[in-house]
Amino acid sequence: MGIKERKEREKERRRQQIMVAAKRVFSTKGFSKTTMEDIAKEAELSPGTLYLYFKNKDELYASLSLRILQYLIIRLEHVVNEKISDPGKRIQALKEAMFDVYEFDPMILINMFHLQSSDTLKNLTPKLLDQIKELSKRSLETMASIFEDGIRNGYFIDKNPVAIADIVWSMFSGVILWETSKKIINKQKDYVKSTLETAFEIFERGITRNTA
Amino acid sequence: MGIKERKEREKERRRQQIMVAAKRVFSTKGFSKTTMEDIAKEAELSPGTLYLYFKNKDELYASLSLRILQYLIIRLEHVVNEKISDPGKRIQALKEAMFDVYEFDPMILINMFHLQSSDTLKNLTPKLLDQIKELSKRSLETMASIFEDGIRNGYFIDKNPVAIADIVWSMFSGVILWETSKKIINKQKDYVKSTLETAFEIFERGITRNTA
Amino acid sequence: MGIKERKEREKERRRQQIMVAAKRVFSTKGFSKTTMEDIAKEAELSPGTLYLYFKNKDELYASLSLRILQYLIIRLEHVVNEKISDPGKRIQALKEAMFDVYEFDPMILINMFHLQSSDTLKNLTPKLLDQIKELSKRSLETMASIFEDGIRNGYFIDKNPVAIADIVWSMFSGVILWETSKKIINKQKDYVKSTLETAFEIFERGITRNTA
Amino acid sequence: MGIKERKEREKERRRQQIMVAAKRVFSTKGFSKTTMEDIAKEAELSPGTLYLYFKNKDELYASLSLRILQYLIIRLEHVVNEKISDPGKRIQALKEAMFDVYEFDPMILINMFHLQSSDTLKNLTPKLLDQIKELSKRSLETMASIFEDGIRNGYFIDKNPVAIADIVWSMFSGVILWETSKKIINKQKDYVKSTLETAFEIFERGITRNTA
DNA sequence: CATGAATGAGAGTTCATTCAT
DNA sequence: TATGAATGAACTCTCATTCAT
Repeated sequence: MGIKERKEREKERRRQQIMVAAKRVFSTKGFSKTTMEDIAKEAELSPGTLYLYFKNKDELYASLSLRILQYLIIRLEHVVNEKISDPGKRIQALKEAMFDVYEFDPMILINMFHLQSSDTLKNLTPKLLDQIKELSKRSLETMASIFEDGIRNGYFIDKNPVAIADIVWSMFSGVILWETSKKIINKQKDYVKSTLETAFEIFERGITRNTA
Repeated sequence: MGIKERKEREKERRRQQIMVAAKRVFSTKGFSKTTMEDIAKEAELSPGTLYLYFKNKDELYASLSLRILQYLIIRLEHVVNEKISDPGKRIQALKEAMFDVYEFDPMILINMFHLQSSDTLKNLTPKLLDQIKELSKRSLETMASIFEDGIRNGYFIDKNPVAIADIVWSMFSGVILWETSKKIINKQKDYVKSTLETAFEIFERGITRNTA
Repeated sequence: MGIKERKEREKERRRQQIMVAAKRVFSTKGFSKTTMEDIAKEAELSPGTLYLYFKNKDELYASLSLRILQYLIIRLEHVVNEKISDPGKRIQALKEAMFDVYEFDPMILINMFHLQSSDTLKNLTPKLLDQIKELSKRSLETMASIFEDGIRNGYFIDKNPVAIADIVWSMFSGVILWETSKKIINKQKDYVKSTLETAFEIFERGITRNTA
Repeated sequence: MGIKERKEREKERRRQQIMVAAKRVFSTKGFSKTTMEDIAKEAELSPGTLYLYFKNKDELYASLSLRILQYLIIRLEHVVNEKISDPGKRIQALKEAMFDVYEFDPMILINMFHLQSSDTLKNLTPKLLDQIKELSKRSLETMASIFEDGIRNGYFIDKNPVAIADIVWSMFSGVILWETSKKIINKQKDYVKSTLETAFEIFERGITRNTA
């Protein structure tokens, strides 16, 4: 019993070690230019070993998204559980949570956005794909629950809360991708934070009922 | 002379022929899994011929974006030139223009969004990169000019019009990427149109001054 | 009659035009890195036209050797015909002739040396190969005749004159290849001339009988 | 440890195995017509494996030269160390050493001569290029030291010993290239040995002071 | 005779993945 | 479990050559 558990824990630790290494390399070189050997070197393991823990490169790549999605959920649930009564403040808290997620690991988050609607998705183990779907769903539902409250209170306009959550998520990913893109192309300053700020402000005004 | 012009036209037609083929294949197989030979076969040409018209795979890929950006600009400038006085109606027109662009060629638009902030950008001919930058800039500026008017009239809230344009663009790309992603993952219905609809509605509310 | 001749002449002029262009490009980029298109551009012709005058790239390349061999023969025969009686002076004249040939076009001469014993030779038209053989033979024989005289006079040691000619030729090509090589590798000064000078001096001493 | 050493040895053996195969194929087909796949097949390995041991085709090719240069140095140093007092006999020993090197592997030696002053040199790893330069330098210096002795003793004429060494090397390579060339073109007998014999004889006479 | 667009075979090289140790 | 050498399919891209005009 104890032995089995320890093995389990060690296996999990090894997985983490590889993911940390992968994250570093993917962040530096981008997905397609990263080789399994790069990752193996970074993890101080041999290429073959990676395959003991991950089915293939895509799977390893996608696994990274899981972690950030998990972190997102934690932060979102925290916002929900804080039980802030003022819906405006809740939106603020939501914004902060999302920005934290971005700052937690910008590259991985961007990679995850790229993962969306790319061929990579089709090569994943059903199991992994399910996990991603499940986590995405929970994130969106958690977000939606915030809006649901506000709608029920008559504070927000009456729209499908899931649709609103989709829009927030879209806006969030859109701003990050676009601002990062501009930063790279034009070698300009990083406007992610300020643009997100404005975007959320407009969004909040947009869903808040006019209290005559 | 007639001869020169005809050659010119034929050359352009060939380019188009290749781009059409490329579009089809990229859409089906995704960028990284598409080989130049695939495209050549689709275009009923030999692989070598592609290189007479496009420097390399990346360049061919990116060229597809140019066309849609050009179409976007045409539509946006049309909105500006229509001289609609009601800012709310202008936002509606903007929304319709963007949705038209999406419908013009969804896959290519999505590919273009993917192009943003990917390594591919770094491999392009400076010339092509400049073209893309230039077209992007013009699109955004055109959009911004719409908001500028509304702000000057006191109809929209006082935010940097370029930042607002960035947000609209982000929202647009974010919604399309995310809804497409959901569609693929969950094999569900296509909500792009309805989500864009709601997003624009919220956005409009968000930037419109409360007229007490 | 006149027409035919003019055509002939024009054809020959075109050949020369191509060879001049080819020489320039081969000299700059080296044989394997030179493309037929490079040469066509330099000659202000289209690639296809080159094939009207030369069977293929190898053939064009080898043709260049013909010209320099012809020039060599002219110079050598001149030395023979000058009827210098002093064999020592004839060796000096020989040396000068060869150095002139080197200076006439170093790159082409070097390329010709490379041509020797390489695969290129095997791809040539029998006709061209015969021409090269013939010219080489004549060069060597001309050289040999110089030594023959000296041997007959008892001025030179009694060795097969053809063998001596082979040695002079080998020494000549060896020095040029090796000094050029050193120049490239070590980016050092050009010692071709001074080394040839010394080599000929030693050679002359070596074949001259000790006149007790 | 034993294991590490064995691995080391096996790795070296693999390198040798590849070089032997490469030598065979290069000799048969010539450098440019030899493909990496040819070599891989000859070595009974896969193409990819070659790249584990050699950076690229040029590098593999050039590596072959290293071995023969090393052999040359060994033979030359042996001549120097024999401490033969008679300079004439030393020249004989030198000649024999060089002829041995030729016989050790004629094709590779010829390839090495071709390598000199060809574009291939420019594509090599700096490291490999340095090795070649270093070995060449040592060979020439060792040769030069033989002449230096003779000059100091007043036995040889007073010329820069390094220049003399260059001339010997040039003569050696020149004779081999030229005789091989003649052999191929005219399908005649192999005169390398006898021509080298005569060349050295003339050379010896040429640098030896007349002892009145 | 001249063109130059098109060809298409084939090259060198990479790298995710496997498997004997 | 971990290794890392070996694999070999697959890739992009080049270029000598052809041929319809």
